[in-house]
Amino acid sequence: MKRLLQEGMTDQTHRDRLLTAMAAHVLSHGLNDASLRPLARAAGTSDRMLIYHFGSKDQLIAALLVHLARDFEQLLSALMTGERFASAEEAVTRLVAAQTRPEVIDYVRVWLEIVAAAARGGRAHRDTGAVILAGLTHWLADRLPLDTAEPQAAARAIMARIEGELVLWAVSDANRIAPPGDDPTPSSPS
Amino acid sequence: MKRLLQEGMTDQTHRDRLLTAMAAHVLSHGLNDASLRPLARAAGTSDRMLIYHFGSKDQLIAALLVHLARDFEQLLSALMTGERFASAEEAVTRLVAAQTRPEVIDYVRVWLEIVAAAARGGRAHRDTGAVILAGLTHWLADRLPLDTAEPQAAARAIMARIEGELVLWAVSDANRIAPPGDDPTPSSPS
DNA sequence: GACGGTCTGTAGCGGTCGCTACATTGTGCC
DNA sequence: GGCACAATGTAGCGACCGCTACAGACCGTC
Repeated sequence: MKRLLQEGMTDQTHRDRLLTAMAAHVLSHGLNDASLRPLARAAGTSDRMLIYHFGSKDQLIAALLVHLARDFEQLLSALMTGERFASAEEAVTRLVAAQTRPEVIDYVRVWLEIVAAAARGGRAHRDTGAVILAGLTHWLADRLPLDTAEPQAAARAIMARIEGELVLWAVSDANRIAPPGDDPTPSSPS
Repeated sequence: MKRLLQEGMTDQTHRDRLLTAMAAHVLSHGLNDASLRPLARAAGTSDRMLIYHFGSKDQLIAALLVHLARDFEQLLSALMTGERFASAEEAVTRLVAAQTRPEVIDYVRVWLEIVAAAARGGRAHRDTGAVILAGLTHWLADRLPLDTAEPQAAARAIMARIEGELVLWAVSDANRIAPPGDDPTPSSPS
């Protein structure tokens, strides 16, 4: 198969296949230990080739964040079928419920990692986070009751409540799906 | 200088001094690259001694989280002087304002890292996060208007809104240092 | 002065990190 | 066929990781 290469565009298909495999790895293992060699193993290639395809680890992570963001939005909007919400309360309840479903929860975990990195100043993370948040807010504004005054502002407020519920979920209901290796109780500090 | 050792208590003071120095380092550099050697450098000792005093890195981090939690609560409650809030709205506004102050913001950054780690399943992080959150919620419940029905539930809801606002802050306003001209409050672009 | 604890410095272990050098293979084009 | 170049494998770099071995310094007790 032949390929027209121009101006740094290497191989869209192969690149996407790599990204999909790496995204799966990140979803189950987290962003923090997303090092080149494990990612390469997950994608069936070598760290050498990842650098070849993406230029550097930073660029790889940036591409990975974009990929994850798209998947997350598609997954979430596929879960929320098309009617309007009856109220802000309903939007909060249903969106939190959707995001704590097993097939979405890993994206939320990564999302929280992105948030933390964004707060710490990571440019790529903040950019991706802003895009995701803006997309969700816009999507939500379009589904608020028709009589909503200032739907954008209302949607932003609802998003804040949702994100807050996710934070609370993270530190309290740490119900994990089935991670094989949990800590076998290291000795407790004083 | 000599030191009286009693009751198996090795050296509370020295330990605390180390923790304070390391906490400062974590506050400015983040939890993710809190490796032994940089922490030791920040505390004026060696990685060898950190392991000696804390047993392992995990136990060190756990102790560090407790230390940071205490500092955070003290700092925050010192900022919010003692009257009751007039309304939930005021509580949200004032607590978000307090937590985005320069002297508190680093704690929020670390807090978001703790949240992300807790969501990923980190035991120590989840425990510390739960303690911090419970403490804040209780503190807040005691300052809600006297006619509040179910102050604990109300406080929880307010905490969710606050945490949500912090998440939104992280991906939008955090650390705007100098990127090319964009306005700091993009409430509704387009 | 010898002993047995607490504390500390030096050196190093095996391993992983992001990344690179170099050589080789495959492929399209003339 | 012969060339240019993308794609890939192997090997390795220097730095850092958590942690340990070992030897000593310090100190109260006898």
